[in-house]
Amino acid sequence: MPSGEIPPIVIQRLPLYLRALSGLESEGEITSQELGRRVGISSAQIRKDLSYFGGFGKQGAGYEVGRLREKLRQILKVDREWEVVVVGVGALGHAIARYAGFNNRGFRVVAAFDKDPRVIGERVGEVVVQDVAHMVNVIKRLKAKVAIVAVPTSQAQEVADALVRAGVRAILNYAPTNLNVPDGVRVRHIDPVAGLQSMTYYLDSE
Amino acid sequence: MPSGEIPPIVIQRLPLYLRALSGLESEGEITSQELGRRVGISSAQIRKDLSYFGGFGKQGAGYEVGRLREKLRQILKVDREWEVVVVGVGALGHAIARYAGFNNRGFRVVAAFDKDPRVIGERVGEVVVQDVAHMVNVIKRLKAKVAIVAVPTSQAQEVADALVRAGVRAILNYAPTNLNVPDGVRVRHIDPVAGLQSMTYYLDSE
DNA sequence: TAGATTGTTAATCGATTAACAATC
DNA sequence: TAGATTGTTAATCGATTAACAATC
Repeated sequence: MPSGEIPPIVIQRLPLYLRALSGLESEGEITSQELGRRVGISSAQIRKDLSYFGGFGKQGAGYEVGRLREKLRQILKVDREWEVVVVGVGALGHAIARYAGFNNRGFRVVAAFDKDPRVIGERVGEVVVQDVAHMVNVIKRLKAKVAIVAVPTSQAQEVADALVRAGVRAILNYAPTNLNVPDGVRVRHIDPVAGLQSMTYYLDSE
Repeated sequence: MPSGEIPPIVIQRLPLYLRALSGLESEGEITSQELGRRVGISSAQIRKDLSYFGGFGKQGAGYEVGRLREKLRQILKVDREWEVVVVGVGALGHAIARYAGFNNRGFRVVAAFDKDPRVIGERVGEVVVQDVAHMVNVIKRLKAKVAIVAVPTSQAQEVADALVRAGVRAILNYAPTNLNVPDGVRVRHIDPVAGLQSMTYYLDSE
């Protein structure tokens, strides 16, 4: 299985393929055309993307659903469970920590941190909120590599710095701001308002 | 001001520029290089993106922060307040309906819908949750063009169909599934797990 | 004027699509 | 075998970057 030379944009599409396959029966086959229709991507694109990892289709038939799903899980390394920590347990952090959608997709929330004494000690989902002052040590002990940031914008960068110091290598950032991190650490941004703003551009002005 | 022929990827970057400018004093100037540093994009890219809409920089000096911010708000049509409806008021929908981050960025939640009788009637943020059975009529009356979908995957497509019938033209979808909509309707997806999965690819196995 | 940065063109780079031989 | 779809190459398309004349 290759790595490194795969275009990042291909890697970002694989979760969409996996997501579409997860809603299907494991038995039977699916063609690149049908999968493309389901994810809104051309069949040529899908065949090309998958071919980076070797051929797991059958000419004339398509791809075995169960087999392709397992392959994608292996490639994305979600054939295991990654321990995730959540930083910031306001309304949004609450929803994240309790979000059932992580299960079965490779992730489990194992710790949550906040600095507000009114939240510390509270049980949220499977975990009890801890003082952010202990965050770096706790994460080091857990050896968690994945974190979700849901603190106010003003604190996002310092939280990110602390996470990096603690050994975190993948950050999902809900704060509407860019984060500077060293090489080897990855960041993805979730900004619903940016998504909305890129759509209003196309709307008629009333 | 042109439109139509602007690459969609340019439109998707404008909110990031606007976001970065919003954290700055209105007075004074910013160079494409400094703005690029803040959003993590090359200065050439920023100058090229902005030039699609005419030159609002000053050679030798940079861009006036306040002026550029206003221009971007006009281009993205967020120099007004769009009325947004939220469909699905579970844990996630709750957080969305109460999210303060919409204010000042062009959006205001004006209605929320759910089918669960235990949630209908409950006050969330500024609104009272209504029965989804009334959704299409209420949206038509409000003339809302923007909606946020936070229902379970199994109901996402039928909710989207109803939103389109009600006249909604921009959908922000939190359900981890693709949505099929007719031309003229736009969809953006928020899938935190897909974001996480595209990062674990790069992590060492254990 | 001298210095600096924009706006824009041309060159480069990368991603998508089309097409078809290979093959199940 | 006949029919269908993959895997892959080449062509096309689009996006980013480099470079510099224009100009504040």
